[in-house]
Amino acid sequence: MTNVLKGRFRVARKPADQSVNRDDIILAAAEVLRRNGYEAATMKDIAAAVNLTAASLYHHFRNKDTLLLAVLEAGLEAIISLMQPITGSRCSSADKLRRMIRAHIVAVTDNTAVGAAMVFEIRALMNVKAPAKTASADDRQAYAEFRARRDAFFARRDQFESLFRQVVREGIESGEFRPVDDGIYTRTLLGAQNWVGVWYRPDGHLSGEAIAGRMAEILLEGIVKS
Amino acid sequence: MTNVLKGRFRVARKPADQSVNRDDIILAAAEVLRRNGYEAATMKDIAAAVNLTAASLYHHFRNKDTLLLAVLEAGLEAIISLMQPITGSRCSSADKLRRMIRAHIVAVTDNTAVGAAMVFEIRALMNVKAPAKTASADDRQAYAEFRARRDAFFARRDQFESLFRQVVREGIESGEFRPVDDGIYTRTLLGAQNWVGVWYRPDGHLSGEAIAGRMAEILLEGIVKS
Amino acid sequence: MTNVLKGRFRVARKPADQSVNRDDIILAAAEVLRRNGYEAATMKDIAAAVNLTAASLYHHFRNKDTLLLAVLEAGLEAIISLMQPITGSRCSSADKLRRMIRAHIVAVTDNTAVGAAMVFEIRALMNVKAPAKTASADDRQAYAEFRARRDAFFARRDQFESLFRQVVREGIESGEFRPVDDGIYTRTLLGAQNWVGVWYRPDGHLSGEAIAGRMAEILLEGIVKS
Amino acid sequence: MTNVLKGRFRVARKPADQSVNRDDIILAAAEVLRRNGYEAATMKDIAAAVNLTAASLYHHFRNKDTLLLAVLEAGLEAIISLMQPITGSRCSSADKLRRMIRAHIVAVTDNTAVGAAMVFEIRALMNVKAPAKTASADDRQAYAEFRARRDAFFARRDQFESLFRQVVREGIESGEFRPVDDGIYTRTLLGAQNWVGVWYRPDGHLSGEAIAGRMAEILLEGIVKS
DNA sequence: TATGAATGAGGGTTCATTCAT
DNA sequence: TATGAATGAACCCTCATTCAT
Repeated sequence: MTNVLKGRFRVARKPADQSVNRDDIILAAAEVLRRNGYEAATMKDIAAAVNLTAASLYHHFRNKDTLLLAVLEAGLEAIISLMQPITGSRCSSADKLRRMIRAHIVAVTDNTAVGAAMVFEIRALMNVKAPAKTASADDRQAYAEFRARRDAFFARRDQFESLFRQVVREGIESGEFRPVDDGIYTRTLLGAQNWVGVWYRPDGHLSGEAIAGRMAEILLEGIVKS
Repeated sequence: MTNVLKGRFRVARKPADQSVNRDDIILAAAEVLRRNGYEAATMKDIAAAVNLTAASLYHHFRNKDTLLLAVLEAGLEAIISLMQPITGSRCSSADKLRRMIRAHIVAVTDNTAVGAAMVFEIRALMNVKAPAKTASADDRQAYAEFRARRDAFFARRDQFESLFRQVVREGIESGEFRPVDDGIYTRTLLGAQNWVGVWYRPDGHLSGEAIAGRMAEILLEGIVKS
Repeated sequence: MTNVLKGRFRVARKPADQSVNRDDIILAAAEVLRRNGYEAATMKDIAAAVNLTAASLYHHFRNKDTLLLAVLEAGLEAIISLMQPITGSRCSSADKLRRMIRAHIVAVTDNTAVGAAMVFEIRALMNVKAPAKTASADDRQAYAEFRARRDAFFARRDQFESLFRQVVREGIESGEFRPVDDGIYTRTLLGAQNWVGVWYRPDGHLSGEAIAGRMAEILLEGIVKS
Repeated sequence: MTNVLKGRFRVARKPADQSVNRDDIILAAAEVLRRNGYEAATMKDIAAAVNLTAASLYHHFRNKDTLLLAVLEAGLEAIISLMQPITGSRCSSADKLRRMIRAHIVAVTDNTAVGAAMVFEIRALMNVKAPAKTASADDRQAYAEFRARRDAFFARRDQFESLFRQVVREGIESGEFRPVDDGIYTRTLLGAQNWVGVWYRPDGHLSGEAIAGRMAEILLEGIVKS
């Protein structure tokens, strides 16, 4: 699994004269996806973003679908890896939740491209079509692999969302939180946090950290006993 | 302005033998957009959803872009029209806000297609390409109209979001609400509410009303003084 | 500037197994244009004439308009290059004019396709509209270039016609020719010469050279003092 | 046979409030054809020129091909009718020819639309395709009629050209003209005359009459014994 | 690895034509 | 006669993908 995006998946733009690798392409693709969306983004666009031709991309990724999956996988793993130290720590549920919310939001504001992809391109990933029955055995094999990876991705995404839900449940059980509907509450969190990627502008008057702090406070207020 | 979608824009599927009109197409298009996204949705798909051929769509809408705009306009106006009786009423800020949140969420769960379009297809609308300066006078005229309508749409959307923000501000000023960052709080609301359109399933175990109630409670808790 | 068509732009059909280039396409396109006219000619037709698919043409020409322009440019340059040695020579105006007329007519009969294009497709070139949507700054740039090239083409065509008119004027001034209206006379020439491309059949009983000789004689008789 | 175009086929624009008839459409169509060419001209364009919708044209003409044929027929008959009084008169071959040339040129400058159609749209007429084998018997019947009319048109056009050729031959036989190649000379005439329709501008500094006079003089000088 | 050339598969759009009103 | 709505057939063009170099 690639690890370009670890540490809040911060982007380090490559100098143009170096040879590109998988991770460069993933980052560039995320940016193109953010601007145009998966369907409107062309392989040529993505290739141009790393000074390649479209044909060259196929040395790194089997096809466009796989590249999309790679972008999403990288993004998801990066966020999950930010969560693990928090969920594994020993502190109050409120503290855990606050840190998770902040981590998520900061990750999104740090790399809006990947954040947006995680929100907007999931549908494209779901809609990837099976190859025609007349396709080569090779293609069908590749699609089987793709599906397996995609299923794994969705499972992993559910795990990610469960991380929040677990903490919420724990807090409720321990009496630290009010007994809200944990499913609804978790989705409230995720919606608010994902949405940041839609409206956040790097040149806005609030930093990602500032936004994260304020939003975490608001969201926690909705559940923490006063 | 079309008014198909008034009253929580509930969909009434047309019998196949009746002649279709603009509004039928808009509703069908919204559904296709929800499934595939604007770029992946084809005119043929949309046409098939109202038992027409792609060519026939062009009797009702000048092109695909205009159809997208029409879908979004209809959706936005429908939601706004739900808000107006609430914002105009005389009750506490908390009551107003609660009713607005609920109305929005119920609108989204009532017509997930339009709700999703409002979230996911805004980017497609922004990315619509301009015709060349030297295109036929007719084309230029049409595009000028499109742009004007698009600008109006975005202005109207900002107005919609302001409705929430206004209530939040009023509540803070009157001391009814805690003094949170009203911009952040409003976006928290909108994110959570919009997100409902992404995860809500009509066959889930919670009705739209139930979701609306629980989520409104959570979100209000984040701001109302206890 | 391409030079396929130099020397009376004679056509040499390419063997099917060689890779095609720009010039092959231009010649094939001219032939298709002669048969069908620009509007009726399809990219598929043109592509088939060089054993390609329509899509492949787009590796060589940005679009159909540009291909048309390339055909006309090549044809015009070929004829002009035939004129230059004549206009630059030192002989009587009558001799010059006779040689120019003959050269033009022989060029037309040698390659009726290009000759016909120069007569019939000018209107299509004038009517080229900007693409309805300029997808990018790139597209607008491309169209600007097209327009510049088209303008240059028309200027060059006017130059070509002026070559005849100059000789006519010189002959009149020197007293070698009768004092006719030089504009009308020049257009009489050009009309008669261009028209050859319309009625000439390679399998007719007169060769291009024979036609050229007779027509030149007739036309000169209309102006040379006896 | 329609006779709208008699007398140099001069156009009389219809006031917009009167009901249109076949002849109005023919004239309007000629104008649209001149601007765009047959393939690029749409039935809608033509209809709009007479304040109709495309569908309405089909009450007057079976299809686009037939309309084209009607335009050309009308134009041809109008010119031929101008020639007959001349060819039937008793005067010298030179006088006859001069009057014919002038009549033709003035006809062209009087109605450039029809003149241009006669030059540029003949190819379109030739290329009209037979209906598919699967077409209705009705369609096949209509096509048979079309073909018969088209053949008659071409025969008639050849007759028209023969009118000139006859006079040329008579003049040569009588010794009034020099013994030039009558085929080449006739085509020289026709080319020069037809070409007028291409370059003539109603707002130019020479009237049609003036052009006709000068060009006739030049062309006659090429054949009349001095 | 990288790419230029080639292509099959569409997609948006136009258009001639039909038909019910 | 006139027309709005509908449609099949094409057409231009794009694009993901392949392959020889």
